[in-house]
Amino acid sequence: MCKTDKRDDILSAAMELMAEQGFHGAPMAMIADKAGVGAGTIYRYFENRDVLIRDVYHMIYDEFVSFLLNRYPTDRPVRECFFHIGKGIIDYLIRNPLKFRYTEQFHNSPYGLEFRKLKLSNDTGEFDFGRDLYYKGLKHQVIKEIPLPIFFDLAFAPIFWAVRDHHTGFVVIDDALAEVIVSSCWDSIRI
Amino acid sequence: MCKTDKRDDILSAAMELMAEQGFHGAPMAMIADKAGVGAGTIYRYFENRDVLIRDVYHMIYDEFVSFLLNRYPTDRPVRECFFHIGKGIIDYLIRNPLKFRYTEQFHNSPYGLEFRKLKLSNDTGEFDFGRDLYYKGLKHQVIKEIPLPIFFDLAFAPIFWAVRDHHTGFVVIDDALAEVIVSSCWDSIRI
DNA sequence: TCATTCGGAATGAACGTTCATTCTTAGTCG
DNA sequence: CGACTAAGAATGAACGTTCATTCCGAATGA
Repeated sequence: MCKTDKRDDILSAAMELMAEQGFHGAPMAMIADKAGVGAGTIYRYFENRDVLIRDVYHMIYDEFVSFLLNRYPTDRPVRECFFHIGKGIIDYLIRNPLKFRYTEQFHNSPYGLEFRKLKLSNDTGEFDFGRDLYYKGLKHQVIKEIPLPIFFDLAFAPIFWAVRDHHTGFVVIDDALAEVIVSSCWDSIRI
Repeated sequence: MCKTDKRDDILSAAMELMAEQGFHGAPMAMIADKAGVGAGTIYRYFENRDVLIRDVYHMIYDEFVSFLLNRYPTDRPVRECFFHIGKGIIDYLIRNPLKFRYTEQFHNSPYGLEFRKLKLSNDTGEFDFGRDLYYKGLKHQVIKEIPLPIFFDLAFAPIFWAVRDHHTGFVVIDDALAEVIVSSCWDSIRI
């Protein structure tokens, strides 16, 4: 068993336990148990609990973003790009309940705030579909003239809330309903 | 000093500390300190920590709902009712940052899930503006035919996210922007 | 044999809750 | 009115538990 194996086992165990039980229902000893390693071993791969929590998030985040960007129709109309992303989010998060729950936990915690601040001031030049949609939409005059964060809220907040409702059993989101949801979000941002 | 005074002091102290530091940054001893009472005293008014947390929420919730329902224009068109609520939410939550932060914490915790489940199965006959808007909107054919939870998500999720952005400093919501936000939410639910 | 990695008992700090004790208040009696 | 008493409210030190982190002996492999 090589180094990466154990690291991944720990990341997965942490993700599952924290998604199911919340950050505070997943002590290090339990994570170690589930990962099949000793408690001390975790500290060979992660400096401390905070680092572990952030690393789990980054693992999920990177995979999520790369899924959304797969076949992203950059050259097509903004509306089409938006539908690609919107339906992608629903599709991915419905098929990955644990990852959804984990990111929800994360976003609503001090870690999440820190992460959001970093993203909004992001000038790393890294591609960001939120910005892409916003600036293209403005340029072609197909979306309302509103601040970027508000654009983001209108476009995506209902989608995330809807996925949460799906996972708590309040609604069942099938393809048809997903289409309606994304389309309604589009209605709120389009001119 | 009468009984209610101390109880209120404890509720306020708990609300402020938990809003600012999160549930886990506000130990009972610190709450007691801030409230100017002994640690043990808290347990004369609240059975335990969970009860305290829930009671703080109910205090905020009741006040919030009663604010929103004040001058609710029941007999006017659905659109007008929706604007009343939407702008009321923004107004109230922007003027009460601590209460906003507290409710956000609460909703994204096991307590919150429990509360949501209770509300959705709510047949207490108590007036609920969400349901009122939904059924009136459907009856008069001014809103889309979508499930109630999805209606709720489209109508209100962006509003709450926008308020969060305001409080974290990402945007400044003035009256004009509030109008745009509520109006955009309306665009997403109207036929 | 030596270096590296691992496991899990040990450690100590943090925290919710309890409870023996003190304090406050209101009622009673001389 | 003032002294005494009892009820119950308030206190905060102490307790037991939980948990992140450390540490050291065992295991592994070169």
